[in-house]
Amino acid sequence: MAKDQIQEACKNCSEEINSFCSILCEHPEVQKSCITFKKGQLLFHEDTNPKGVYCINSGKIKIYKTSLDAKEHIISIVGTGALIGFAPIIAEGTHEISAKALEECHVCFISRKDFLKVLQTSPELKLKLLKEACKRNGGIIESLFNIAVRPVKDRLAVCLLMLKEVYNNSNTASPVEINLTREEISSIVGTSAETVVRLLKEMERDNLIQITGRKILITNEAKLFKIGKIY
Amino acid sequence: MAKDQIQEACKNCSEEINSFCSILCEHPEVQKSCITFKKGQLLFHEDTNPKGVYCINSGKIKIYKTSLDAKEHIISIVGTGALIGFAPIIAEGTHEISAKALEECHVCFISRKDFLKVLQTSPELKLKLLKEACKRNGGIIESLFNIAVRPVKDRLAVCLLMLKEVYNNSNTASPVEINLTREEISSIVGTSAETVVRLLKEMERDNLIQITGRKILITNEAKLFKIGKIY
DNA sequence: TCTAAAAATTGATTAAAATCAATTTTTAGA
DNA sequence: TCTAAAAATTGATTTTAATCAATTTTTAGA
Repeated sequence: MAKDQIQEACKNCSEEINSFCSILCEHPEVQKSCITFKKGQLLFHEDTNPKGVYCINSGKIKIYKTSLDAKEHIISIVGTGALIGFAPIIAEGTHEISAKALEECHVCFISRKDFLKVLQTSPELKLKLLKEACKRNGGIIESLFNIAVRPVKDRLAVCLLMLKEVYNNSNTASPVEINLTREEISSIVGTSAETVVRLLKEMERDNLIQITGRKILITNEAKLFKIGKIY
Repeated sequence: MAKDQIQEACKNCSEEINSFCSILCEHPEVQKSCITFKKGQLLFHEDTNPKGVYCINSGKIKIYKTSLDAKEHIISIVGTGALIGFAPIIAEGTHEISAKALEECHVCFISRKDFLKVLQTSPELKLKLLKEACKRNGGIIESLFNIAVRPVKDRLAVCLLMLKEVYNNSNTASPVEINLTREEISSIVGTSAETVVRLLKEMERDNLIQITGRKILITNEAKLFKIGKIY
């Protein structure tokens, strides 16, 4: 970890009681580091040994996997409150996925050693992680199923709704605009950027969304739900 | 649970120490049931409330998901030693997946209530489940990635190798023959049965496998590994 | 504000794999 | 063993979506 990335302290990272961050950071034996990742910076790369866990305090991070021929698939996009990097520590393996900042991110880093110390002593953390892991499992299975049996358009609808949720938790009342590149959206959906462009245009024609440059605004959520067959 | 499914007791279900089954079944407060599922019988169906967990003592079970239009995707095939059904109990939701016996299966059923009782009191179980959940996560992410970015033939190679592993743990020294229908294989790979037939034939021509009726015998594992790009 | 670079868009073409429609083979029970 | 039903196989056709190749627009910095 480069020295200049480490900050004095993150002010309100433990505000939310019972969050991953507060459980970990408020533990007497934990020596955390507050790190700022700039847009495009890598938190960790797949197939490497896990150095520790990361609590996301602000910003969005993409969780993805790449193939040797540089094809990328985005598994999820996570934001404030998420804890990432723990699975390979617990499973005693290497990182299954890579994590990269999509925008400037403030993160608490807790070393593997400290994390395991808390894990041993805290039934609360164990249970919370177990619940988190089980929920994630369900989510990934859903994605796997969708990509295996459903057409691109349905998956794009699901993707847009997911993105709306992810970018929603800001406290502004303004409508959520999706501002990822077509390439990134295609890596979530599992298709090509050109196909995303064509389908988005079709959706705009059907008044499901509104496109302004790169930005996408959802205007008919109900219909998107129907296409995505989300109940 | 139909009465006639419940057996006297399963003799050696807790033989393997520290297995899920022994941790759960040997707990003083647990009242387990030993159940035999016939080939084709359902253990539980997606979207239903979880009644309890199932330790597989013998036989193979397919874990899958279906769409409204009856398209099926097999997530995994599990056998002896596996514990299934716990995720929705912990995540406090409904079953994300369905589970069906591929052959006659002997299973210990532990009710949700009993399972939660053990979970509260056993840090050992909590940690073991957490590890299991994290490992599964990695596996599903791998599948998701493969289906998102890799061609059918590569995925079929991965599938055959997976099946070899799954059907391997019998104690016989005889070579492992894969004996699923083409339809089932296609539901694992995420393709059509016809495509599976054509690719299997191609693999036979290239001396990777040997086909006898429905049965597939792997004859060149190394080459399959190469196609599947498994390290 | 200006500008090079990145991204989006569009149309044409190709490729991969699905679907359809028989036909043959295999399998699981009776 | 025999036999109906299920599954596998095969070839032809279609569909979906990828890829390719420009061109236009937008964006992120200088």
